[in-house]
Amino acid sequence: MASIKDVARRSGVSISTVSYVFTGKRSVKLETRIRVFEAARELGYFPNVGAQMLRNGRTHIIALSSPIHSYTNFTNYAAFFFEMVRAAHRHHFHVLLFAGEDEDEQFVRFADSNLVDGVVLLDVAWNDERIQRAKLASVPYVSIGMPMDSENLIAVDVDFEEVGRVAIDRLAESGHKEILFVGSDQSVDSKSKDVTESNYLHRITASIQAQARRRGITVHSVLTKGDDYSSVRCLLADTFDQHDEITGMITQTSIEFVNNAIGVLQLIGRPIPERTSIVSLASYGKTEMLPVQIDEMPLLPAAVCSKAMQLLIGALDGEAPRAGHIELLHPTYIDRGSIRRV
Amino acid sequence: MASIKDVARRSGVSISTVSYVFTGKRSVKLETRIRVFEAARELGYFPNVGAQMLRNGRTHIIALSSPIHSYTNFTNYAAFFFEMVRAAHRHHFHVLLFAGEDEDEQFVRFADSNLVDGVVLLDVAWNDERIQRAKLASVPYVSIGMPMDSENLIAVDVDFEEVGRVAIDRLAESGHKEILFVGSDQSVDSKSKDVTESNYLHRITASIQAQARRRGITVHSVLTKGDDYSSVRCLLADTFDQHDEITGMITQTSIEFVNNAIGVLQLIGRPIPERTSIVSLASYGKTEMLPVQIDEMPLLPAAVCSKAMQLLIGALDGEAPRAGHIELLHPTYIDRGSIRRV
DNA sequence: GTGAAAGCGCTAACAG
DNA sequence: CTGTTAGCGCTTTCAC
Repeated sequence: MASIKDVARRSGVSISTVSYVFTGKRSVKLETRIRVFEAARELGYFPNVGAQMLRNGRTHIIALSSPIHSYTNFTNYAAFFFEMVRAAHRHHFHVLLFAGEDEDEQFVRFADSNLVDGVVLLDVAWNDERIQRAKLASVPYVSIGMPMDSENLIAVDVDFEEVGRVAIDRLAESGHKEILFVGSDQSVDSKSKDVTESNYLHRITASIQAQARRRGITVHSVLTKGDDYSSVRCLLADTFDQHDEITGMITQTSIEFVNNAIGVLQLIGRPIPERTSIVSLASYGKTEMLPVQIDEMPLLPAAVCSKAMQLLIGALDGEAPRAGHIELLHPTYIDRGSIRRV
Repeated sequence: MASIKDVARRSGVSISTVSYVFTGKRSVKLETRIRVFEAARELGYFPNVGAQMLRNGRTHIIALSSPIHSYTNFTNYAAFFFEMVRAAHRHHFHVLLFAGEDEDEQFVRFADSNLVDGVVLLDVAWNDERIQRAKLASVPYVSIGMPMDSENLIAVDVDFEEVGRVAIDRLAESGHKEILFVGSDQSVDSKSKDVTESNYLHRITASIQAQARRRGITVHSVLTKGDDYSSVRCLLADTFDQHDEITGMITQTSIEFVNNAIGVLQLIGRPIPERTSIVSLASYGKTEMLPVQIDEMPLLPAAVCSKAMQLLIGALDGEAPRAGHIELLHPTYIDRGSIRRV
């Protein structure tokens, strides 16, 4: 494995010059620079990251902490992985993946060993154990998702309070009075006895209820365990049977649920959008490929991850305050005409 | 950040002793050992990985190269991520994630920079560009999936030839003569002009055809683009309309497809398993939660990743030959009674 | 059972 | 515009 010394010798310059050629932190005569690059190429030289880490005290690696819950939606998760990697690469950072049930113990081992410059917490639950550690850690943490105890924390997320509010407003403005809210059931993590809801369902639900009360609207809430056709049929058939008065629907579910709901509602004589108005919240996936165009307020993994990375870099550079920064992203409402005046 | 020096000073021993206490490569008096650990704990000391890398020439990090194709199934993908992380952690390795479309260029930058001790290639296509690089690289590569050019390569995968063979055999032995094969459409990657099929569909298809010919069975092949209810209904209704003689079905699709197929077949008067026999290949997901129990030959992400890690470690330790090792894992047939005698 | 010291590859301060 | 050199934190050989 060729080292900087070899390159220096071969190109007839000193090692510091080679270093400066590669870091670009000092101007080097073009001719020399070319000779150095040439030599490096010939020798197959790459700077040794270990040495750089040691010297610079920076690894340019972030940890992505991704616990698996019973309700974890892998599709959404993968989207965040990919977007996080993209965001990190844009800033020349690498991503170390920590995932799974045993995630916790692994975590302890590395978090302070200077392997990573910072940590991004994915899928932060309403009361997440990791938050305690975040506050004691020697490297900056950024939480994606807002936990209950968000004091003194760097966190990014879509503003789900606003999501709920806007969803209700849209339906209310079109005259809907009786609304069905369907959330995916993820109330209890199999492992812990605590209620560790994924934070955004919690926040959306609360904000929907509050806004509905404010506008004098009735919200019927149900949770769904399965997103397959027959589960959806049972759920919706039952609900609309008991509550014929429902005209609008808000879903916070997988895209499969929505897809099946389209079919079921058609079947029970309440087609979207003619007889049922609908908006899908916190969705991710190829929504535009559904047989019926559906309004949505999507998850924004790209925006969230990008912002998370920004905040992390800021904390590393000491530009931003190292803690206590909560950034709520403005949600997007995509109007596809699935809400009709009633 | 406390260093080994600080620990040495505080515990009144030399730095080499501290080092030996942590590596365990030399016996140290119990009393001393305790003093060292105590001091380390008090100072919050963790060995600096950068320095260890520099010194040992090993980073204990592997790269996981995960390109995104148009047909990428995120659920399956995430499963491999998680299993790979688990397998790596078992061997005290970390996992650096490389994912996305721009994956390639990123890849070049790091692959030889001593950041990783080895590379695992995920979702290797039938003719995958990454294979060339694998052969020239200075660190060992392990391919998950078999590319066309598998010469001189370390690769692990389920034996999909056997999967196809067994599926046909099972149906044949129950007297089925006319079989429908449904594959997920992933024939062409949107980005490249080449046909870059995910390798296993290619291999399953070929082996099914061959075995069917051998046993005098007719296989009708179709590809599916959508796995949602209406797509599935169209596809199956059409197919069974034209080929009333079909009694058996082999799917290599998402679990959603299978779920919808159960409903559709019921609807068109060909319920599983009474009138239609079925086996699902290369599946991953909560198959046992389907409304009808379905035979399957699942993907084995845990086994595959575990074996990949083993081979990688072998290559690193120079125990195994550094190249040319192809390991095909024996598939499992899970019999749930969805194949009936005809 | 323990310590002293060389050196891994790199960066950057200092010197020219 | 370029070179010399100290030192980052660790492991390991050699010496006791």
